Amino acid sequence: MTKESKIPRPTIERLALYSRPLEIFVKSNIPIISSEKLAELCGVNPAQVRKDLAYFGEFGVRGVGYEVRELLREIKRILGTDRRWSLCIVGMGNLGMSLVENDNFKQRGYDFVAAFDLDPKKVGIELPCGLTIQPAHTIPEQVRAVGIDLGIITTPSREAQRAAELLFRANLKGILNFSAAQVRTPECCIVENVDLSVKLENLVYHLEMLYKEKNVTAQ
Amino acid sequence: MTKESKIPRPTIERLALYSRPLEIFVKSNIPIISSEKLAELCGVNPAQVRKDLAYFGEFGVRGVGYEVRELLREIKRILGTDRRWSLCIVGMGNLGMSLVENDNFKQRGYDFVAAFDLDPKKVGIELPCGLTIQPAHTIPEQVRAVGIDLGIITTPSREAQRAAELLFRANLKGILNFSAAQVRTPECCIVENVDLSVKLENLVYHLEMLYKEKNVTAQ
DNA sequence: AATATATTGTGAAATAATGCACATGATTTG
DNA sequence: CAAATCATGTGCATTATTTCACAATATATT
Repeated sequence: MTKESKIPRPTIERLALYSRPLEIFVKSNIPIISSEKLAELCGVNPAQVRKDLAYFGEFGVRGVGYEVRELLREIKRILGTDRRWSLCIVGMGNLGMSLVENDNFKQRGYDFVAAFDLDPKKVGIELPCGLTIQPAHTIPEQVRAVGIDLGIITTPSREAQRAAELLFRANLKGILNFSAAQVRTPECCIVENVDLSVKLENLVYHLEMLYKEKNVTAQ
Repeated sequence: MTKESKIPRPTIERLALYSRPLEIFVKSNIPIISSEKLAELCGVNPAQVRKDLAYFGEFGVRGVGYEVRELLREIKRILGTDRRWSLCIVGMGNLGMSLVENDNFKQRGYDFVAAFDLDPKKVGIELPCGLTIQPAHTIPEQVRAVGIDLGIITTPSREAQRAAELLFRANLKGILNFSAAQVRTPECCIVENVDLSVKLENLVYHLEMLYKEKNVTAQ
């Protein structure tokens, strides 16, 4: 068991968050940042920033702050984003298409190297990015042939499980699942779910709360 | 202060999660579900399910379980998704386009009623869904004219703050932000961030951990 | 060179969230 | 109709996460 296995999950999410302003500061040639400033920019508590970073080492200098370039480099090393990752995507509907074409991913080190669909009608379509949609059953051979690290599922919910099975049978260990379905995988497989409707539903709940509070206050 | 203000944030997220299998069960005419079954389908602990629901009332029957239809109705009422919500979106790049065309949202009660862009070149383009891209500076008048509940930001990061300002100046209280930038808003405004790269970075971190553990084990 | 000021790293307290385990009440069985 | 079974609701112990508050250390000032 590594020491790092007891690092809070939220800490990892925030590390990625911290890297965003740091990237901007690097571009702007600002050499030093304090936990207070970084915290403010990310909307968290300064002690939180320091503690998050301290899990992995002493990156700051007391009385001074953190060296921006160095801190960004360390965070990338910690997250594993100091190298490029190859992605494939299953389900070439609107969302899938937009992700493949989105160059934010490329900028951050993620390269789409294959696109799949379960629907034979979609197979063969050439995408603006240069990839051609492949039949999903060829995932295993493609993964071996091109070398793929991560799979993204953007199929309709009812096909998500099938897509997931194709991915983990091809020995992929990381899946980003955009469908509303929970996929079942062997536990060696890491699945991160992003259900966009869930996000909206959260937003709506908190909005309703806000309105209720207001009414109560107003009376 | 309402009683509901001390409900754990994770509980709200899980409520949305629970509704997914429930919808399927309603369609399949399965009348009753146990916390154990629901928990299994959502990958959580059964006691968690019961506790989450118990914050809002006694929806189950001891020795029996939960009536599926009723439970779904209650969850929708709690979340505020028992009515339709009007959305507008700012930033009609690939991602924006795909969200507007995505009918999952419509199915779940969210209607896109306006699409905006800051770039004059994009203005006037008619979308497959029927909407025409409007200039972002018209957000306030459109919000008043068509009635809009929520705003979605899909601009590049550098324009996200401007988009957010247009939205909250138009008196919108809920924003779903897909850009990598943290937007600053008055605190009456609720912002939900969905940074897709953050999700990938999390996935990558946990994958690296997995590999490290394996190597350690293998040695 | 002493003092003031800034800012990190961290132990300990406070807060939040989870999960166990069992009393409670419904249903089924013999 | 008593006993067995099932599954909820919940008090409480446990675990996880956040925040405070301060010692440690660097820099600026007088």
